[in-house]
Amino acid sequence: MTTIHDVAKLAGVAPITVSRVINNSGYASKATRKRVETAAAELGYVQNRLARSLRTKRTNAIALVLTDITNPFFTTVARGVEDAASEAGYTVTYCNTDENEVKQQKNLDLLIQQQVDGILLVPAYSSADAIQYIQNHNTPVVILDRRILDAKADSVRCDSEKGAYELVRLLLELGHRHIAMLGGPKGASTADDRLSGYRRAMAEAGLHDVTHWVQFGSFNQASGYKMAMKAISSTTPPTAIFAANNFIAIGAMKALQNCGLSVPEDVALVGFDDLPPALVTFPFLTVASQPAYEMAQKATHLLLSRIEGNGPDDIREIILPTELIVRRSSGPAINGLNQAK
Amino acid sequence: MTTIHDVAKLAGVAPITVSRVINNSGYASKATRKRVETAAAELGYVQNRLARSLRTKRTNAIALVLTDITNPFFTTVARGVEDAASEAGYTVTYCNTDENEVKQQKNLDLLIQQQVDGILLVPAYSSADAIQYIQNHNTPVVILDRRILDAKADSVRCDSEKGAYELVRLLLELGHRHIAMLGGPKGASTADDRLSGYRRAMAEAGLHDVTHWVQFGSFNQASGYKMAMKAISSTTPPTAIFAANNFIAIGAMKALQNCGLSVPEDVALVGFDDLPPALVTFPFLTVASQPAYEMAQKATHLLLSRIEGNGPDDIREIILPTELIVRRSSGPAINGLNQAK
DNA sequence: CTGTTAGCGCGTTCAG
DNA sequence: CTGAACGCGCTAACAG
Repeated sequence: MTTIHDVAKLAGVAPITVSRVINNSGYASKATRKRVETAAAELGYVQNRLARSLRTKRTNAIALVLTDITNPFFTTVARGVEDAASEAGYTVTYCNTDENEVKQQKNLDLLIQQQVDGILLVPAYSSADAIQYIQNHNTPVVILDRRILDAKADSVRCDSEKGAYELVRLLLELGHRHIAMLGGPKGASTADDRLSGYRRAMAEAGLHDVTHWVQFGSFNQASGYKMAMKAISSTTPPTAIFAANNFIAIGAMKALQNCGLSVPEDVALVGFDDLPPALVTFPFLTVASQPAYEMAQKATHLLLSRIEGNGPDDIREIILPTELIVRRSSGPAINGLNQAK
Repeated sequence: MTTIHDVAKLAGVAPITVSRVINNSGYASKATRKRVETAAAELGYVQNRLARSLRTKRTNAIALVLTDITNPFFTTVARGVEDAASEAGYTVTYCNTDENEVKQQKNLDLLIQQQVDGILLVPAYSSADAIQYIQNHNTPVVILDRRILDAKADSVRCDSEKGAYELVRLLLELGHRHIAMLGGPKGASTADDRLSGYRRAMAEAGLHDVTHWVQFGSFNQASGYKMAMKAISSTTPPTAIFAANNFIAIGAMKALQNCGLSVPEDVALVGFDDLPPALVTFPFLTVASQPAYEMAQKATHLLLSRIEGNGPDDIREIILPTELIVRRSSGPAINGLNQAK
């Protein structure tokens, strides 16, 4: 490995001068600059950022801690983060938590040891502990996608409550009253908020007791399948289903198909999260779409501003609107006949 | 920031003793070990891996350089890499190259500066330069997904040629003779190999001149759409289409739909790469599926073995088979009438 | 515009 | 089993 000393010797200058040329910091005459550059090129010198970071206390690396990169929503988030970060000269390290508290803590430890300049966290659970922990180590953190009460940190997310409200409103306006909610894990704020939105819309329609219609599960297809099966095999099956995320919706679609029910003819279906257009041949699901890429970029910018110390004193909370995209799966208005009871 | 010095002072030992306890290296009596551990816990000490890495010349970080994390194939790869890496105590940094040579080089530079212990590279172009460059800096590298001639590095990929061959064979056996190939970018080995497989199958069927049927494009939906449009609007349109990857296939589906053609009734369609089951409601496309997760894990293990210095002397090349999954899009055998000419 | 000195936090080396 | 000295490669602070 060649160091600035080697370059310095070859160029006939002091190491610090090499450092200044490389980093474009401080003055350097055209002549010495030239000499240093040639020497560096000749030796194939590359800076050791470990040493640099140790000295400057900056790594120019941020971390993205999310639940599962396999979900296209988070893939888009990852892409948004990387684009914004790399434009600003930062690299991105990412880790999956699988909604698992222990895994999240393990990852956070590692990241702090690595001295990342900042962390974008999609919290696996709703307590402020993890945020506190990160901040105790003087690392800026931005909460992404989910809500954490009492956390003194910037956050960026979508308005899950309103998105859910709009979806359920749509179903109500189409004449549905028996609307099942296939929910996410209790405790994940996105799951909670979507349930709240559902409840608000239902209550406004005079449907106050929805316990029969609500289920909790996980944000994956298997869970969606299971919950849908349970819903449609109940004594009063739903005429419409609201799935709390994309995977749950897909699982529900499969369950309905397996039971010989068609969407939207037999059961209407709406869901949270759109799939990227590149992945879908014939968009079919009515959804509340979240601007994942934009969200990620905004969050990254917030984080970077904290890192560079030019953020405001108070906490920023950015809540982006979801977009209601009506497609075939929600179906047309239904007549009274469909509404058993 | 608390350092081993602080811990040492509190525990009444020398810094080096703290180091030994933390890393479980060298001897330490039960008593001092205990004292050090309590002191560390009390101060909330976390190791500074920057300093450690500078000293040990190991970062326990590997990098995954791929073309686009947005493609579910690569998402699965990313997940495979991270699972394998984190199990072995390594973190993963990733970057997208967007099939762009300049971007790739920029990323590689950064990674080498960061002293990553190894690099998993999905090469954006087919020359061995990048590999050479990485190796010149004494960094182990494993070539992932694509083929590079003359590269002296381990590699893991799927058998694109054979996968393509099987898909086209299937179409031929169903009676198709007019089979269009919607290809990837010239130079990407996966694109080249899939074309070779197509050619081989066609030649075996006595179809030696296929220039009319072959197009080159990009691995994205827009390109698939464009190529499909061109193919079906030609004077002798195809009765079947082979798409060189998942995005191209989806683009082709859209084009066919827009032209009022149905799959497989009017045109049969097969493609490379399956979509993860979690993303698809009703699997429809006949595909050659690549074991992305397994591939990623194997590649990571190869890389780690190089890093830890217990790999064999000679280069390893792992070529995994693709799986032919026949679904509806390839259609039934066609009768002579469909085969114009 | 350039150089000297010192030290970031840690682990290797060698000595007890 | 424990410690002292040193240096990994770099840059901040100060001097000239």
